[in-house]
Amino acid sequence: MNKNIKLAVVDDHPIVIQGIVSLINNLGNMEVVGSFQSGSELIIFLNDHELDILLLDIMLPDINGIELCAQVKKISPATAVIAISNHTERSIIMQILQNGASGYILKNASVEELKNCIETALNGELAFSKEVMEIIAKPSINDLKGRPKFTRREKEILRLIAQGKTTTGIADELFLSPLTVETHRRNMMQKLDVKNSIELINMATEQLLI
Amino acid sequence: MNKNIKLAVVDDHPIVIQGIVSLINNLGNMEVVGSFQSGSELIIFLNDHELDILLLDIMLPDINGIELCAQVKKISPATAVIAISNHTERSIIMQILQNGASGYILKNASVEELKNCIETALNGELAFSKEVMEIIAKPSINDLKGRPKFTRREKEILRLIAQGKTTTGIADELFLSPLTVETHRRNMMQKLDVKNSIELINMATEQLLI
DNA sequence: TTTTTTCTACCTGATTTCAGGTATATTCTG
DNA sequence: CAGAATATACCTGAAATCAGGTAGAAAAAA
Repeated sequence: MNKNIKLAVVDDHPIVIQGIVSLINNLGNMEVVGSFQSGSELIIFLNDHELDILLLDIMLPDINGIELCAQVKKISPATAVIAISNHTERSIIMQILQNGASGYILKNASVEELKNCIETALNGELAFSKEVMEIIAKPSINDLKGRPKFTRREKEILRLIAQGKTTTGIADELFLSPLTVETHRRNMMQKLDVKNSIELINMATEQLLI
Repeated sequence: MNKNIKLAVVDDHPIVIQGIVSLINNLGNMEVVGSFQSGSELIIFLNDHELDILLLDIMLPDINGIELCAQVKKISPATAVIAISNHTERSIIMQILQNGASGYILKNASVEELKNCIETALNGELAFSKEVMEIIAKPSINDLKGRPKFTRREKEILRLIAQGKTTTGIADELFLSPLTVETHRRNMMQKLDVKNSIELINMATEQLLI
């Protein structure tokens, strides 16, 4: 087995970082060369450091981890990215794999699983924790739909809808006609193929496009 | 400072447990005598073990951490419970303190803060991480409302509402009249003093009573 | 066994959302 | 610049939700 494998962690919870660092140190054959609580910190680091493995929490304060993954692979294609997340939605897993990730594990994975995944990823294979494998195994119809995008305005309105505001309330707040707000709402519902606002919020949250 | 302080952790993320354990071991004056991924495991352990400090994630798979805290204090009043959570809602913090917790820290607290809080709690004082102190500092009107409770049936219906199901859909599923479902919905909205379903879901989620 | 809570169901009317459109001005992009 | 995408606004009618009630049966608590 190789020595001096360079690893970094991005997670906004210091305690999690502590856990991973102590875990890696116990392994002996790799070292944690950096740990960050935000995506921007990581990017700065990446520009003048090499990295073999990156453990990446996809729920970060400053940036969507899925996009961050793509950026990382662009800067440093040789780095194997393993996503660490609480999200069990198949679409999210698929998205980040499409963006070049080498693996995906859930936060409730055992320490053993994490170890195994790191090793698997180092071998150039795709690495998943048990639960993730099950999720991947059962394909869903929704994945065929393709992922729609929301415009800036749509997102803005969606956020207000998610707060429980009414159409007229939103219209007042944004100085729009209620009809406009309605149109945006309906366009979003159409994009996600849902039939009411609550489903819209749920689906958008699932797909991290809120 | 005392030696052999007995500490336990409950968190459904093994990696977090790993982090806390390694942290505690570094401190040297206390030991982790147990770590659990669910509330029920903890309760079993508590029945024949002593414990000075319990670090308790309030988001557990099997039980609401707020209620678990009360159970713990009943079984072992001498144990200081420090809640660890992602929830920044003042009402949740207040609830768990009322149930006997000695502290509350957010998961994004630094390792230093966690250390300090453990020590503070050991001294019998209330311990909070920085961010939590800020939250506590600004009292909100809502806290005066008192916390309503939902009946089993109400919760059941609320969960279906939260899935985006329509009143008639829910009625079909539960073999009820749509009017009944409506009544439950409206009763819940009245209890939480909100004016539409989305607010209902948000508020209920915030207060962990879904 | 009373009393209270919970679950059930209904009435009426106002408001909001949903679903099918159309359409124009602006902004972004190739 | 031309075309595409976005943001804006409107029409109509159906469906669902919201808001104010009342009320009886069943279950739980006192």
